[in-house]
Amino acid sequence: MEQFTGCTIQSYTCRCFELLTPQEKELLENHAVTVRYKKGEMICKQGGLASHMFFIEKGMAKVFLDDGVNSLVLKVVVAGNLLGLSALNTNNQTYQYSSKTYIDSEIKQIDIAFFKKLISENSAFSKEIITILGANSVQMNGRFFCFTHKQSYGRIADILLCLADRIFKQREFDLPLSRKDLGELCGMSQETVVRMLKKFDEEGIIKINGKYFSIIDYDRLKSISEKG
Amino acid sequence: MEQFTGCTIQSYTCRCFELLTPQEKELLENHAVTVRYKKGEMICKQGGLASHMFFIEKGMAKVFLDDGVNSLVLKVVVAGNLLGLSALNTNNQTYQYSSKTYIDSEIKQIDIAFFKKLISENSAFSKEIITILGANSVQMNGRFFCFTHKQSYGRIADILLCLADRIFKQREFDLPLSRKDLGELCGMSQETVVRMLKKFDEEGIIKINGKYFSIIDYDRLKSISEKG
DNA sequence: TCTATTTATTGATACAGATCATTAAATTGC
DNA sequence: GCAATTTAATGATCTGTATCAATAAATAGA
Repeated sequence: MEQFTGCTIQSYTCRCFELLTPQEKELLENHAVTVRYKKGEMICKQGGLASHMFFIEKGMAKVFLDDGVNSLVLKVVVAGNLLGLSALNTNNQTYQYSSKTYIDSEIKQIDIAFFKKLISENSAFSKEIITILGANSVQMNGRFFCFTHKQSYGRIADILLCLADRIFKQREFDLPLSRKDLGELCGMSQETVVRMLKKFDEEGIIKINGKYFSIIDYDRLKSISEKG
Repeated sequence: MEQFTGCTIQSYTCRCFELLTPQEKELLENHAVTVRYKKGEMICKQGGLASHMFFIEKGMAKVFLDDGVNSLVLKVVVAGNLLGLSALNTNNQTYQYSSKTYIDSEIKQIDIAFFKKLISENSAFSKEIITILGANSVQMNGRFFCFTHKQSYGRIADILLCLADRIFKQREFDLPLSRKDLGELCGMSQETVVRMLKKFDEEGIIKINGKYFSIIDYDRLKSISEKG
């Protein structure tokens, strides 16, 4: 039976701009600017007017919802991905979520009207956008499933695997997130994060030194992730 | 500050077929059949080959994930809505979720290759699909937020309001779902559903008689939904 | 370099809601 | 119309994880 993971990292590297004609590519440059963001800066704000699509060129950001009391990280977006697609909804001129950089990043801001024009005029491009939206919703659904049916150690295992496999692409990494960030990412309190990590460390599944993580027993972690 | 609801009912009535040319509409009829489903029948199965898009003409269905142990209802789809859009992902030829009817339904099955052709050839149509996908993801995100940050009574209140406002369009209705179905819909055990409903009944917020529900104090329910 | 502030860790406590067990009520099938 | 089965209701118990509280460690600022 199918397994779901709470992995939040956009697995799909967007190749939509390759599908543009040379003219369109040129026009794109006239309707876009690349902006440098410092760690922790807001990229877009839930409820704010949606003026741009974003394309992450370098860096890493979180996309999250916030009702003033609680926060839910929907996904993590890394280089090579678009951000803000759900604002393409023609009925809705505002961003439906907020986004903040986790680390210093370079992000291309693309005028949303121009982006919509590309969609209208280039069917390969719009098809690609549909594919991305579909893949994204599948991923979000998996994450939703994990959050509602896995316990905290399963979700932490998910995230650790996800970080190792998809972001750092190695089993040791220096994580630029606080325990609080990790908690939000896994949908639990920071205290629970600390306790779970400690337990994994004590059992020899991982080795932690501050923000330096080493995955020792990958298979065990995988099994914890799967069994929830 | 923005509020999120766990409402799962597709609020967006799909008008994508209105955007087709007369020829396309005719072709559509050659690539689609309308099928009658009985209550509880499977419309599509997670992991199965995605051969069709579905359009609900009459009835009501749930879209859900299942890993063999647990089940998560992602959304409820009613007449006027498309089902299966995330299978448009070109990399993925399989359904990423299952769907079952809640009541007897009539559903149009549209050949997926033809559907993709429409997307390629009619930009107004593909734009509409993008809008629907975006709106859907916004709705799913709201539901995700509620499931992770609201307590059970808040989620039950959400669903009751959602049923009254969006499905039955009145404050008294005969609900064709079991307590177990309701539990899956709200992400809690059936026992908890029963207890919460009883409490709402005792407090005079709603009146229950078997499967017949009356919302007495709408505002109170709204406030419970908002405060979580 | 030293202080101030933020972040991480650990412990104690509380509670929402799952699970298990049982009985009651409602459907279904013959 | 009656037995068989499913669904609903209620109670008792148990547990995962949040929350609160208090240090400890690390980082940043002057």
